[in-house]
Amino acid sequence: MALHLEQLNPEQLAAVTAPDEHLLVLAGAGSGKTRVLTTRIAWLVNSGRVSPAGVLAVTFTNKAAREMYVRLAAMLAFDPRGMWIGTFHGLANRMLRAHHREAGLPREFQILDAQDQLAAVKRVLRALGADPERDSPREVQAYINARKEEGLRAGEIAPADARERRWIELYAAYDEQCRREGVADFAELLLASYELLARNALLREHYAARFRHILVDEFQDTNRLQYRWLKLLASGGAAVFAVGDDDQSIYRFRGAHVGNMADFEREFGVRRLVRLERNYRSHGNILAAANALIARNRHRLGKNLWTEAGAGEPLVVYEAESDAEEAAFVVEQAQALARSGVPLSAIAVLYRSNAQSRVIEHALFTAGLPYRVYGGLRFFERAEVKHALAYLRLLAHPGDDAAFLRVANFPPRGIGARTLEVLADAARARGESLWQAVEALEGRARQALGAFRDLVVRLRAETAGLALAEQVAHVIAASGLEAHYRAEREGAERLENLGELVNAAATFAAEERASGLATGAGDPEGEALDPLNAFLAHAALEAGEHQAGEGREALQLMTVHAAKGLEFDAVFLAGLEDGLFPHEQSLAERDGLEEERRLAYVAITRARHRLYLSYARTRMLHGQTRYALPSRFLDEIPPGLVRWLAPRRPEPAPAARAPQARRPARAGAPAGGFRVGQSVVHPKFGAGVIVDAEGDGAEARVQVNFGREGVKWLAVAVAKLEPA
DNA sequence: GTGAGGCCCCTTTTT
DNA sequence: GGGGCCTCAC
Repeated sequence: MALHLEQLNPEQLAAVTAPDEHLLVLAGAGSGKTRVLTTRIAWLVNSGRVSPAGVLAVTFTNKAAREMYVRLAAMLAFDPRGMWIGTFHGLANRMLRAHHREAGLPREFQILDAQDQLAAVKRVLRALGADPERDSPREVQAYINARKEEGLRAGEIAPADARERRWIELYAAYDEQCRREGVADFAELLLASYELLARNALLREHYAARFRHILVDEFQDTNRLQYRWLKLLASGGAAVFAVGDDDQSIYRFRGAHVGNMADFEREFGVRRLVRLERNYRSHGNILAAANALIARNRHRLGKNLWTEAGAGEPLVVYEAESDAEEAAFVVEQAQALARSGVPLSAIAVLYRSNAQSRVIEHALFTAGLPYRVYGGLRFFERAEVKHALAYLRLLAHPGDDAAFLRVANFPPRGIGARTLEVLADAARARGESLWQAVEALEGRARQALGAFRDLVVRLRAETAGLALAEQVAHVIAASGLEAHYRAEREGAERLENLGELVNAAATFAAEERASGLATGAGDPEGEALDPLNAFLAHAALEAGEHQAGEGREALQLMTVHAAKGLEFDAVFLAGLEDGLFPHEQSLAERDGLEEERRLAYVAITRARHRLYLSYARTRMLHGQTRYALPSRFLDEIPPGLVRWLAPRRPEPAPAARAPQARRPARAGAPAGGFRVGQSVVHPKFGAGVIVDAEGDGAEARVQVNFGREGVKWLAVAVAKLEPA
């Protein structure tokens, strides 16, 4: 089959045909990383260096895994099914299903997504009588996940203070609850899989002997546990091929540990390092801007992208008066691009935080320009879908308390919070699941809960033997969900989503018949999972996959985080204001600014031909008008690469723009000659913008945002402030 | 037990 | 400004 090695550049070729030893590939943005990864696998297999079963390739997203699979299928003479290709979580899940007994899990253990996990944490807090004011469920959830991602169980942590002592207790109780209910959260998949390998020498040796080549994508995003997991799997002498870009490490807040790259070099004794620095994506000006920006970061492995493409257009910078005007600018320019023949789907609007999309969406909607927002609530996370899944989970495993609680009273059937509390107490006292504990109750509670249980039993009987999609459809109808949403005034969309869930089940079943991947049918290890349980696992692991309107011709809106790995002909990067991007909360963190800069680097390198950078002098944030300075990152881009679209305009007349301060100085009475919104210069703090004012005459004080110098209150009579 | 209004928070979030 | 969550009144 065609690998087209002759089309690779020398560095790519060196990586693809490297000998069987550990290798670190520093792959810059747009340097053909995925191609190298897949060609490497195909080359290894085709040249007989490894059998398909000896390959383990791991990514972070299902999308990346699927793309690798598809590309491999095109390069290989056979179906790549026998290889272990997937996400960390997907592969950990696969291993746990195959060895569930050794891992101490039921074969049909359910996977908790972040929402389910939060609900589970809340139940633990309640059961232990913890005060959610003092220990917020979200914080406890984050704490548990962070510890799991460090590979630590509750018993292995030394508390730093009283608060952590409480959290460790909650962690232990949470894990206990999960084990009792037969469920596993995302981090648990990895940790349990890691522990399985660490403790079970036989299994470890089996897998370590099996995998001869381990390939890891986006290595800079691995956390400590994932690193250790890989290390165990490689303990049998496998060659680890790690591809990453330290400059694109933007998930530290989720536990990603860039240090893994350096650790890998050291601990694995890596002798070869390949740098992919030739960029095939962007025009020269865009790359030069990206290079100049990222060069300001101190902790780098070092890399400079270059291209043979021309310089292209200069970057366009636009200063908008307000967020609304910035949105209007984006719409206008996007329309112009569309007229000149750029497909809408090749244009992206990127922003730092999700809240920024609203004003842009509003402008796009008004202009009648089709757009699509990525992120937000994903298909399998929608309430109605989760309700339907909860019924299905109860069919598969009645001991699933989380599912029980979610739908016992949905649609409403007279089982209130009080009743469920009584049931929970009974279950705890008897050491049983909620389902079992119904027996222990009496009177009205017993009757209502009994009726619910009968419903589930009936559903199970009625769906036995049906095809997966029919099972799903029947449960939606007979559970009362359908009737409930039909009666609801705004239930139409929810009904549509439930219909879509049936489609998703049908699609899943069809793909599963073809590949046998999710049920493990194609795998010699372990027993196969039934279609319903496989579908439930799929729903948890690939929550975002099922998005409506995927390939539609529409402008693409997303956060910079969500854009990683993607590319567009034209990119708008909106909201380049100090405090927003870089985000003010990042500045307090150690090396927070560097991570923000990497984020900006990721944003810039998404663009192929055109890049528009914009910021707004005023922005509605949390219901208040905020005044901001341009992002410091704009200053870090060499001026020669940039064209200011509407040159920084002179101060508009005050009347034209009467900005609303939180506590406006008395109307028409500027504080000591200064106005809110005005640009000023201070001899020590430099340029700033007045964001608030109070008093007048000799008492007048103004609050000035000096960007990186901070926000300060100054007495006008004393401070040497001058209009900019 | 259920639904409506008030209160609080508010970066990013591949799985 | 707005969504999720909780409390309070029926």
